[in-house]
Amino acid sequence: MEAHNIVIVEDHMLLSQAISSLVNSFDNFNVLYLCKHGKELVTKLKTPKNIPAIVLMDVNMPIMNGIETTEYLKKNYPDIKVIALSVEEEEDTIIKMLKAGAKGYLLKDVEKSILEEALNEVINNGYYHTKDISNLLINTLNEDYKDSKIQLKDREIEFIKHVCTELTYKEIADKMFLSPKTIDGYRDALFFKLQVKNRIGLVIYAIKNKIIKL
Amino acid sequence: MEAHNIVIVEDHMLLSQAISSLVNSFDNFNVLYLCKHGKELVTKLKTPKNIPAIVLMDVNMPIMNGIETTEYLKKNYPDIKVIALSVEEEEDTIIKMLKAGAKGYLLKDVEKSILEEALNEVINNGYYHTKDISNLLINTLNEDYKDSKIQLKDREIEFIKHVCTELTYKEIADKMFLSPKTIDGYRDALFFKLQVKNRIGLVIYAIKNKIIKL
DNA sequence: GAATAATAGGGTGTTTTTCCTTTAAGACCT
DNA sequence: AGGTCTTAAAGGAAAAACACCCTATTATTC
Repeated sequence: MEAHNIVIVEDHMLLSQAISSLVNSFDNFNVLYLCKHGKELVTKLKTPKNIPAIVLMDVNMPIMNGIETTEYLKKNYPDIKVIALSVEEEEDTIIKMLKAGAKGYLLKDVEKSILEEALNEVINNGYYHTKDISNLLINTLNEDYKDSKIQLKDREIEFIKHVCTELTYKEIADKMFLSPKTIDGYRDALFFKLQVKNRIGLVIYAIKNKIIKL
Repeated sequence: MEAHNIVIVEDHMLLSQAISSLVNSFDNFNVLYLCKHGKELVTKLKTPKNIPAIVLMDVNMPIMNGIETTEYLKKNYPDIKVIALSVEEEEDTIIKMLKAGAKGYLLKDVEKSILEEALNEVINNGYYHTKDISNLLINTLNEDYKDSKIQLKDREIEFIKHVCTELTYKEIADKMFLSPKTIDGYRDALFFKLQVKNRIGLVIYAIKNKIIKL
């Protein structure tokens, strides 16, 4: 049995080199090369001998992140299996990665043996998921994902971004070319939708749900 | 020359195992054991043969974090050299770790070769710092650290935490057993200190400066 | 004894929030 | 083509909360 080639895409060099030596210690796997981000991988893949069986992909990277990169691979190199590797435990992120085509999602606190198991499973069965991730996905389905995640309209998002500044509602109205009264309407609708009682509640919601970044 | 013993304290098992195999690949270093957090290390050290030359210490850990653990080592095992290992680039954190007695501070995106260099330097010279960290420290000194970082009093921090909730000022006054008028005072003092215009400004400040966590 | 910090009050204008109503434009249905 | 529904956009009025003045009492500290 010949060794399967692995590529690691991860911006923290220490981690990627460390994982690399870990993977090389497994019997039937071999690290081809390391990339710091998706862009670097895309360039590398242009050379046919650089095409691996599996990519171990970090989700959060500069320049071209894990989700974009995985989507690119799905389109252009459908035979490459992607295993996501992340500290992110947020449902949203995990689901995006899986939708993008990842065959597995490992949290960075998994043990060496699980990594090896995951690599083997992906080669043999095409996918691998820890119980954690499976449970999370089931929960997600149960709570009717699309509905549970409150969907805000474009104009509401624009409004809520202004809410997170020191502008008064009157000033927000000016910026959005609307009457202050209309702004009242947006505000009250959001208070109800998001179950908050005042502007502070909106700000906290916006930050928790990453509508604004700090 | 016999190999120096290393202990790795890091909550993400994949990373710690990976770093472990990296360190073991260096000629004159040997990993004694791994710990998931400071508490585990403290217990381990009670057995004399478990005392290493160097501890590679993550900063952010559950139960007993890198800063606390490093302080403990400085007091009880002053001969153990600590090298901090973190993704955190914040001045504050770095300074706290160095004050606690760390002999080096590596960002997790360093390369394998730098890690080896750091280990050797710490054994031979007693300390190691990358240019990044040195520069950062110099900047810190230049900008007169103590003044630049606005210092909030305990009671102000307590207040600002309440500000980031949906409570009214009247309700905050009740919770803090103060008159609403005193609360006005706290608020206005913070408006001035932090150069903000209203409550939203306080909330944004609190989140940016990690006075509250979300 | 003077300076400082924490606490608190009086008065006032502005902003936010709530409640209730209205108009105009599009979508949908038959 | 006409009737019905929905939604975005607004208005009036009033109460609650917020923000901004300026002053006063204590206790601590120097």
